[in-house]
Amino acid sequence: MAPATDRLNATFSALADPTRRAILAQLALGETSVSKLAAPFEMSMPAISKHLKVLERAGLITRGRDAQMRPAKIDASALIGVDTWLTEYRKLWEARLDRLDDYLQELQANELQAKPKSK
Amino acid sequence: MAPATDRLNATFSALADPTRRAILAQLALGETSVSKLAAPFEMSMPAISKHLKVLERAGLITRGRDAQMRPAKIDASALIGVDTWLTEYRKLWEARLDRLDDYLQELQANELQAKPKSK
DNA sequence: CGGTTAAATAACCTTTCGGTTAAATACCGA
DNA sequence: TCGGTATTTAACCGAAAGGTTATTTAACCG
Repeated sequence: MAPATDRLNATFSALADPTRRAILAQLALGETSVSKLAAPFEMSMPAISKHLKVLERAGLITRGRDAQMRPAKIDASALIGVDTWLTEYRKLWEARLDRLDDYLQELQANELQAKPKSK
Repeated sequence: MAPATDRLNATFSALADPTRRAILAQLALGETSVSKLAAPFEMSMPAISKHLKVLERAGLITRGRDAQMRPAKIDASALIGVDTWLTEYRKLWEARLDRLDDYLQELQANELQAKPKSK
């Protein structure tokens, strides 16, 4: 399978879990230790540890070392692949929204025509 | 769990499978029957049928009816949620790329300084 | 060294996923 | 109404996902 495909598999499946997205959101605010990351969740530390490993394998985070702590740091550049993939489809939904816009404008035009004196 | 979160779960996990992304890519070119969609894959029809169901539950496609066929049609608007989610992180990787750009420019500046007469 | 703290690994369990084959359903056309 | 075509549903299977608790590893500190 093409390498870009593998990367997308890993990225999308990493992002499919709400816990992992919440972790990423937290890390977007800055580097943090595993315990701090785990605190908001009703979940054991090993569970968080596994989530971090999934994010790491997807290239979405990197790990550091600070005494006993292994702080995690976001690597948003891994999301560029998702953005690139989306590009193919962006024009499709934009076209769709344009048509919706046309429709709404048409509705409004008819409205004005029906009640030309309405405030 | 917040509804937007559920939707993102469904969308991302639907997109995590390469077969489903390939199906979407095909559907971006136009509405197609299940058999036509299945043709390129070394996979049984029921397998494709299941993938289509996943895509449908994620709101990424809709199904129609044309005689015996149940053509599938892409609904790219379901991807807007992904695009919106990405927005939070886009500034992070853009900042990162900016810094890379700065670094490259600095490299080039040093290069020019070292060999001011080079072609 | 010995105790404490932070995190990862191991072993295990249950549920979901992605596939299969076989049977059922829905529609068409003679 | 019967036979063919397109697709879904049912039942099953193995592997992967996501969680648990118990154990191990790694680093600090007195």
